Amino acid sequence: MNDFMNINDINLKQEVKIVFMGTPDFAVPILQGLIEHYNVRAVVTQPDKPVGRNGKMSEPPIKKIAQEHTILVLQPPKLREDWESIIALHPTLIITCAYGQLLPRELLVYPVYGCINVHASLLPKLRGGAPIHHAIIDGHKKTGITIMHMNPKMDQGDMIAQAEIPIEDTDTASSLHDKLKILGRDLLLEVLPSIIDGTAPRIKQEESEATYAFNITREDEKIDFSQTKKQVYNKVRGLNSWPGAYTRLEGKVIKVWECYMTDHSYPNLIDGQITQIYPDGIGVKVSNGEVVFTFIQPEGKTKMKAIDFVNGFQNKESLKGKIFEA
RNA sequence: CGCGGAGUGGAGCAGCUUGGUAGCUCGUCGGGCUCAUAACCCGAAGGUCGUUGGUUCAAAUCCAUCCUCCGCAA
Repeated sequence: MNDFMNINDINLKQEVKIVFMGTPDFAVPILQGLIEHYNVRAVVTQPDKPVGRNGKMSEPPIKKIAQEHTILVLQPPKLREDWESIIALHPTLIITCAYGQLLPRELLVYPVYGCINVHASLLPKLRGGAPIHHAIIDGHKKTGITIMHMNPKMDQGDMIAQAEIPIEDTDTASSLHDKLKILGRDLLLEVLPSIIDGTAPRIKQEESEATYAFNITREDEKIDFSQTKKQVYNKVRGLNSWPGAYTRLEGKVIKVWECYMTDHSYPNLIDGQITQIYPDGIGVKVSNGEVVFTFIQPEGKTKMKAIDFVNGFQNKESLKGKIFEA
């Protein structure tokens, strides 16, 4: 802290006026890391939204962090119309992470050090809003973080750096999310000096290899039992712990939070049909075998072990042969 | 006032319509059987039925109120 190099370094960082734009929990470590090492002039996040059954207003996690550090918070409903208030802060660097709105061209061209995005995939794979979920659902073996320059198109700007991590068979969207948000913070802090001093590379994305990971829809959450057991398993863990994969039993929504695959096969049963009740769950026939639901959530109920759900029935055997179908 | 479901021993449920001694499947504990077991048999503990008030001879059950949890929709 006392030698000249470090002091110069700190001064350089102080000159960089960062505006951070992000919204959900995923962006929190990144904002915290920036606050710790740089001069964050303001935070831009999505407006508070009514959430839940009572319409309580909820603040984005990022807003809470910013307020704890008494950093100015802006919440423009439409950035395309309100971008001038951000220009007025004269940022020299804009960093975004899961902000939720595309940046208008006026903002993209303003900061001298550019507009940098932290994206949770290995671009050009999985461009879009739900890269973590889709990485698991699509059965990828690895994923990672890409630090990139932004352009007017979603996740298509030139790349600066990437870091990858393996996706374990036991990973869920939640566990992967937690790993990636730390990785994202670390990689950003690592490359930021090179961005500021102009030595960072600009790597074009290979357009022909691009894939997309759009936001999860209700349809995406539905379990398709005509898929393979691996696909069903991936969907269940890829949507855990939010928003959850679901199916229906006799018209009632059942969310499936955890399941595992077996080596049994039931060529005579229908896809989605209950094969048998195991000591730890409910066996269900899928195209190429069987999965066992172990942790579920019936409509209107809290999450419970599948076996507890089974114990609620007067006649457990009557469950056998029933069919899950969305 | 967005729609809806639910609060009953440690867990998941039934009972509520047609008020009248708290039940089922599990778990736990003890014992038995077995080479053995997530199996089977016998037995036990454990609940002021979410809160408060009301109706009644009598309320888990009917009425009102409040609290809490959750699904859908946004």
